[in-house]
Parts: sequence; structure tokens; C-alpha cells
Amino acid sequence: MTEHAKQSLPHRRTRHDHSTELAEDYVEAIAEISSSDRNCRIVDLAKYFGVSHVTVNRMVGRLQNEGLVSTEPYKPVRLTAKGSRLANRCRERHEIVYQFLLAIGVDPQAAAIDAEGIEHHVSPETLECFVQQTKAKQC
Amino acid sequence: MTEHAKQSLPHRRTRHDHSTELAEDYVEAIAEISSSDRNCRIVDLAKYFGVSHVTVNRMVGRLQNEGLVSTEPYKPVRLTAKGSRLANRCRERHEIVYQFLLAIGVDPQAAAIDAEGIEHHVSPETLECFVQQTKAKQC
DNA sequence: ATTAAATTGTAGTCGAGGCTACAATTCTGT
DNA sequence: ACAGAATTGTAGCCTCGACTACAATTTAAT
Repeated sequence: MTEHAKQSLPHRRTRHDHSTELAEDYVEAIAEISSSDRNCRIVDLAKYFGVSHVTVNRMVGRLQNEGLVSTEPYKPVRLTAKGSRLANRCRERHEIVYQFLLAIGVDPQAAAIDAEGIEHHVSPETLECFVQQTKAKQC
Repeated sequence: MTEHAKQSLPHRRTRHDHSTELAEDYVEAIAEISSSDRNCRIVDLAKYFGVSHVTVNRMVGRLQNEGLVSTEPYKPVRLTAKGSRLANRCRERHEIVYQFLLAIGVDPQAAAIDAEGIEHHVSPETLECFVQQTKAKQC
């Protein structure tokens, strides 16, 4: 039972993570779209995620409440400073995970898919280990 | 746009994964509890996951529909052959991920938490690379 | 400038996973 | 054997992420 209590904490964490994963995916996507196009519209995100514009709409509302995004009705979506910082951190983390998977011999396609799933569950400490390993392999 | 279509596939996959993660967590938990105690009851799972017994109840019903578990009203929960196989695969995969994290220098506590999050997103191919890496480190 | 197309917003629905409150069943102790 | 405790089941509600259908606004074209 004490053991069970210990066990429940990681699981709770996993569940909570799910609620922030989407936010991270969104800011990453917004950053990416905003860099190629001039501005990021709801439709772009809907296509990007393969989801209806309605879903995107509410998500953007949520991101706005969290101060990650600023937008007005019928206007494009922009990242706030906070949102940009998060996007950058996510992009870096994503890249680290992806490069790490390549470095240990995963083929690029599988690495791309797995990185997508793994990136949200990597603690800073583990991430640092990934960096070290990738460096080591490159020598 | 063609790029966006390509992008949406991994995201869809990620979303679908979430629906199977819980099933995997459950069979793993049931296997673990069943090995220490004699039988696994709803309450045990509720404590294990830090969740109400009602939630567990419905989850177990779902697992039963999927043929992973067999149970009767007011009786303990047992894994079917199919459920046991899944549990074993999950346990092995979990262990591989955990040992791998340790091998690359992540401390045990962080490794335990991260393994919990990562395990569900590792393709067989990546898993194999983890195995190789862990072996290499042990030499 | 006005209509047609594209984009965005709103209303209402659904399933999943979570909860509380209460009812039913099984287990335990005396 | 029977009362009380523990366990399990049921009813009904909530939130979140997804959808369709329809309304409103903005953009583009003739």
C-alpha cells in the first residue's frame, strides 16, 4: 500500500503531462508556421494537426488564457514572449531527442515518429544525458 | 500544406497512443499486483493509480471487452492469456527503457519517472537500439 | 461594389476518463 | 447468525478534446 502510494505519483504525472503536451505541440506548430508564412491562421493549424478548425479555435483560446498566445477575433495567431520561449525550449528539446535517436542508430523515419511521442516525457536531467550521448557518438 | 499533411500523421498517432496507454498501464499493474498478493481487486488498482474505484471499474470493463481481462461481479480481476502476453511485453519494454536510462547516466529516481512516460512511445526498432546501447555500456 | 469564397466563431453533440453519492454484495468478528 | 466494515456496482454529473452544422466576418474576384 505504501508502495502503491509511491507508484501512483508517476501515473498522476503522466496524466497531467497529457494536458500540457497539446499546448507544447501548438506553440511549436505556431512557431514553425509563423516562420515560413508571414502569419499563422486557425486553418493552418487545423491542417497541420489534421483536426477541425473548431478544435483549434478552442485550443487557441486556452493558450491565450495561459498567456502563450495573443490573438483577436478573425485575426492571425501570434506567440507572446512567453509562448516563444516555450516554443524554443520545445524545439530544442525535440531536436535533441531526434538527434539522439539518430545517434544511437534509429532510422530517420522511426526517429521522427518516436521523437514526437517521447519529447514530452523527458526530464531536463535525462535530456542532458541525451546531449552527452549524442556528443560522444559524434567523436 | 503537403508538409502539413505529413506532419499530421505523427500527431494523430500520438493521440491514438493515449487510448492504449491506459490499457497497458492497467495490465502491467494487474500483473504486478497479482504476483505479490494472491489476487488483484478493484480497490488495489484504485490505490495503485490514485483513482476512484468507479474509474477502475469501468476501465476493467473496457479491458474485459478487449479480452485482456476476465472477471465477474464482486470477484477479483484476472489477466487472460492475451492480457498476460501484453503485460509481459509491457514489463519487458518498461525494464529495457529503465535500464537504458540508467546506462546513459540518468539517476534512478528520474529514470523511473521518465521511463513511465516514455515507454508507451517507443517503437520496436528504437527499443532494439536501446537494448544494444545498454549492452554496449555494460562492457 | 457586390457577390462568392475562405476564414473564423458559436451551438450543440459525443466518448473518454474522472468524480461523488448511494445501493448492493461479500467478508469479518463476536 | 448477524451487525458492521470493506468491497463492488450504479446513477448521474463534470471537463476535455473531438466533431458537424450553421452563422458571422473578412478576403478576393469580377
